[in-house]
Amino acid sequence: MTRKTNAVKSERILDVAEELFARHGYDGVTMRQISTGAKVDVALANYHFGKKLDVFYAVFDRRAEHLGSTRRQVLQEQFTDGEPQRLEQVIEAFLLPLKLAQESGDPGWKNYMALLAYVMTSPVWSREMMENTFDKHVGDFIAALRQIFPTARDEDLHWCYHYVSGALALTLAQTGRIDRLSGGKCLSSDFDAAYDRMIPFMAAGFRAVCGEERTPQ
Amino acid sequence: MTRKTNAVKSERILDVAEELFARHGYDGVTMRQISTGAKVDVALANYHFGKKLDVFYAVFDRRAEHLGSTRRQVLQEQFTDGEPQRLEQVIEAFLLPLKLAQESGDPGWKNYMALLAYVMTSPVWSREMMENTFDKHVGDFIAALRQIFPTARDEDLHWCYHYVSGALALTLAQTGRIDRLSGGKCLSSDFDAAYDRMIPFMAAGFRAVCGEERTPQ
DNA sequence: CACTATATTCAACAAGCGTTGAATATACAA
DNA sequence: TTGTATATTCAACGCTTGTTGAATATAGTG
Repeated sequence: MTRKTNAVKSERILDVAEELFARHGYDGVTMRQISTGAKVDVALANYHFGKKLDVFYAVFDRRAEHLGSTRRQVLQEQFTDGEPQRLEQVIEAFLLPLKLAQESGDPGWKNYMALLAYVMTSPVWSREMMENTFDKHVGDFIAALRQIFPTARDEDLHWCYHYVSGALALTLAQTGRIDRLSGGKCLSSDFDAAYDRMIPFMAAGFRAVCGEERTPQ
Repeated sequence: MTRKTNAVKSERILDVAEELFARHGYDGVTMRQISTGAKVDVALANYHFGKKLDVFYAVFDRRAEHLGSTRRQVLQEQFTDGEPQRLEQVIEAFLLPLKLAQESGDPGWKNYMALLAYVMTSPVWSREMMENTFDKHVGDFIAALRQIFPTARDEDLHWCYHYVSGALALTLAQTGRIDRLSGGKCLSSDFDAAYDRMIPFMAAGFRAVCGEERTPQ
């Protein structure tokens, strides 16, 4: 029971922090906003996680591991036969874990993805937080692309990945801008629409830039 | 002379604020950091621009107008004959003002572009600051794309623009991540490399998603 | 029950925050 | 020169920030 109550309150703190950090950034959130939202005393977050920065890390790490392991799993399943798949499949494998998390029913994932976008696009946090977490999986992804485009230059491959990454980040951020620009015909919250179109779009982009494609036998 | 001294100090405040806001976001910067960096008293920024939020607006507006007018100009030049151009030309026209500003020699533009990326990817600022400035030009851009893809669905057009916008935002942010991932073969600071590849990449993406292309006569 | 470890709240601290009114410096006009 | 408007600094205000040590509550163990 003690662990249960503990878990409830400390996770509630992380939930609230996740939502606030995703929307307002690290400096735009106070410990008191977090504790008020979680309906606990302001000192409790410090007790459980340490300093404010550690709360931020705890929020980031909580779901990063899950996302990383499913991403690893999906990539592994794709390449069990040791042969590269079609380009579309590789891109889909890269996006799938995010889509699955989105469909999991846990509304916290939506906030986490906005947080991820915030970290990815920040010059300060990108270095500090991506380096030891998501950057590893990117290496696998690039390696898979390299099998598909054996003659491509490294620069082309990385810049193309950069475009995928940027488009993805803006999608995850859910700024609501596309809702406005499209007059409501597109919705930031509609991850399916964004993902489904991304695959053919990015695949065509890669083919236009990265040269000859090795077709799977 | 009085106007000159005035201009020097108040613009120095904006320069420093621009750099700091771009890197740390609105809440990550204090008035004292700005005034210290600009080597003026902390009260001077308030005197010239008002409250902290007004300093932020002043920084954003200072270069927004210039960027908007050149973007309008480039688009106008492209369509003087009333006929749509090739897809690549439209995309290039969209990116050109940023490339030109980058090449202008004013190092402040580099900071401004990171600030733009920060605003674009923030759920809070995107609405407040893009709506009355850059969103207008996007309408022109979409209209040009519409001429090229007469049968495309609005949703496809807007999602494709969304991908361009995201890739662009991550480029402008200059997070340094691609430097790391590529082992130094790509540089965040190398806008030319990013822009040049973006044009064929995005053009191919549009063609893959937006259906039949109307060829210019 | 008593004992202990954990969880939570309470109260308060020093430091930093944005902002302001008054004082001073500077530049220009007459 | 004197007068005046602008520019800049000075000093301080009330408020909020993150953090902490002590006090209290809660739960598990014997």
